[in-house]
Amino acid sequence: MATMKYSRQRESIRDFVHSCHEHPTADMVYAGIREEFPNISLGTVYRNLSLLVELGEITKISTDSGPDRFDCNTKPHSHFICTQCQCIRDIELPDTEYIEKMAAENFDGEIISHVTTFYGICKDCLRKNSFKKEA
Amino acid sequence: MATMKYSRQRESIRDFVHSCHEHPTADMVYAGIREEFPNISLGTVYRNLSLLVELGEITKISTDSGPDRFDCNTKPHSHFICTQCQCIRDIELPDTEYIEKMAAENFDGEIISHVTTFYGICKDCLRKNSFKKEA
DNA sequence: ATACATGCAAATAGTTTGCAAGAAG
DNA sequence: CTTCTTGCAAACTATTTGCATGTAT
Repeated sequence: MATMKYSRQRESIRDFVHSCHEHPTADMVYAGIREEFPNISLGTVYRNLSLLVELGEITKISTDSGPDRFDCNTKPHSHFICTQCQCIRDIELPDTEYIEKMAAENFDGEIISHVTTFYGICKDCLRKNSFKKEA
Repeated sequence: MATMKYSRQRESIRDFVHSCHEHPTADMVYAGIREEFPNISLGTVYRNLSLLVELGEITKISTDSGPDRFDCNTKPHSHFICTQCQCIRDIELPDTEYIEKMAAENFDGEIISHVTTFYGICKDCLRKNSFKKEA
């Protein structure tokens, strides 16, 4: 990593992600930034998003299918992914450290980190589904 | 899902995955099957792998970067992914159910499943690294 | 002035799909 | 003979990269 210069585009991308709580995709960021910088390219968005991830200012969430998502919350936490609408919500879990210790007990090798992701149906989809059944 | 016909290719793909304990990628399966069916196409491999996943005979593992991997072990277990060589190892964890209960307590919505993945350096890479340092 | 950042377009990786021909029931 | 499966190639999605130009320091 060489020295970094200021860029208005990067500033705007950082602000967008930090104020967006929907765990946006690169495309969503692109669409958002285009309102301010109509000529910005998707390549620039991708380049800056990975840069911000490297700097630890945002976080990348890989999903099973579909594009990566980005998270302004850099504190340790888990994610819930709705299998119906693909929305992602944060979940706070108390004391998740000991899971690594438990795993380490039956494992040869050095465990450095772990990620837990939950799947299910979000509140909004549950509500929509119950409307459908009533009809 | 309509009725399914027998195919020698599918049979071979199933056998290959069930006897391969390295969590192969679609490409690795393709390469393996080609020894028996030199004309098989990658499309057929992909089609059959997803079919076998749907049938619950094998499991798909999505990774942060790089291709999906396939697992003959359909019993609930976790994975360790080596961030150096990308190898995947199974990890057995006792009682992982209560994590979902814990998560459900602070969450509006229906949690149906969860996946925990561990990251670190596998035994083999640790050994290789220590050789390098000595040199 | 120099080095980093941008926009654009082309390239890449992984996977999916349409279609005509082939095999299974 | 009808339906499912195959091989092939083209399409597609998400992301990365090369390069000439632009901007920050």
